[in-house]
Amino acid sequence: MPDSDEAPTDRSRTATRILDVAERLFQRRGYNAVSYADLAAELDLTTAAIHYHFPSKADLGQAVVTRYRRANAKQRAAIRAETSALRARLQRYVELYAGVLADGGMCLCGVLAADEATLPTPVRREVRGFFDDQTDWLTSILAEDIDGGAGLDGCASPRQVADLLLSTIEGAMLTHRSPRNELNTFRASLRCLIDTIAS
Amino acid sequence: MPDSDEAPTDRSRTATRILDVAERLFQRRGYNAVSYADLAAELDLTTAAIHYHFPSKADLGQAVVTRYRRANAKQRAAIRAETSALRARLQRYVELYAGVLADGGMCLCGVLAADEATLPTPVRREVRGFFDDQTDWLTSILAEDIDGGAGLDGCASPRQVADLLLSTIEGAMLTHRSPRNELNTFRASLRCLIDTIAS
DNA sequence: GTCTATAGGCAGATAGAC
DNA sequence: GTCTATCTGCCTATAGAC
Repeated sequence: MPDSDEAPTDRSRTATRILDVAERLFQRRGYNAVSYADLAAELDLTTAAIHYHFPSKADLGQAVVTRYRRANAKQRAAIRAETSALRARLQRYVELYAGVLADGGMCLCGVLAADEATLPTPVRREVRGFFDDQTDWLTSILAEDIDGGAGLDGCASPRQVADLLLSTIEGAMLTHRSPRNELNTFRASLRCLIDTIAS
Repeated sequence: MPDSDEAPTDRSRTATRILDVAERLFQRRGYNAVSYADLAAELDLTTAAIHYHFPSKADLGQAVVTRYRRANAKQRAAIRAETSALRARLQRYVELYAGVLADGGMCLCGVLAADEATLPTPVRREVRGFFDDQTDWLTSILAEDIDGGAGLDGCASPRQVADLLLSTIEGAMLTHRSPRNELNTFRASLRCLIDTIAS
């Protein structure tokens, strides 16, 4: 399944700018604490202009997450293409998230998952889809490896190790955000786990 | 430091009921998606009555988290008193969170951490304090054990293992909530980790 | 302690001019 | 495509009667 041209989504310059700012704010404040007025202020537009591009907040939310999911898929494909050792792949994968954290953000789908109960249905579906993407990909990466997850006694399957990895990454981002710079603690936790999985 | 009577906080019957409902709703919707009107409806009160007990939402939020933190401290103390093996302690600790998840909720401080940027300062401080409580306690539990964390090659210190555990628990709750019942996946991820830490 | 009533602000959203 | 103007509804919070 080619990930590229399934849905063209050729966006206008303004629509793209809106998505950029919305993504950034969602990552920092969650879904409910971001308003059209916030976006308008940062973009030097009026709220009506944003409503023209994204009629409802649900439309905007869905567009942001869908684009995020697609960009993430490309990054994962690049990792798979450019590395072959499990350890190297996992390290580069973790750096995807470390980059977001270094920027003062949190995984978009991680924050949105916390707001799950209040999310419009299409947005919630995309968030769930993102998590499924991650566990599927990690599972196949682990299964490709000859002695995948050999270091974790209690885990029977690659999928269980994948679940564990994703949970730890999301949780480490959640608990290690900004005030003091805890980026190093985030990296240390994940290094610890990866060293055990791929030693 | 006795955890009991530092601050009396003898609450009226109504104040306690308000805290109960607020805690429950915060755990399901996050801080910003819970309103005085929501609470009033569930409690069969008016919003004015809630404002009498907790003048501002920041007051309410802080009271909820402070109480949560205190209850959690008691539970941890009980675990320490009633078990001695590292493995048994960690298992009971994880079950604290599994109980919340089984109830359809998420760790109160986990959800609130996602809203961190929009939290009133006193609430944010309590949330951070909760996480510090957990890593401090886990660190001491691990350090007490003779060969603590021996199964994790990459982790030099008990504190690093503690960070890893807390991250995994919070992340596993975040990514394994309700729609399908993923309580078993939550438990599997943590069992996997504990088996490696305390084998 | 709880109520009614209400203030003042901000939310998401729409109509219609340009 | 972007604007001004506006609607409706909900938010936190307060005043004052009971």
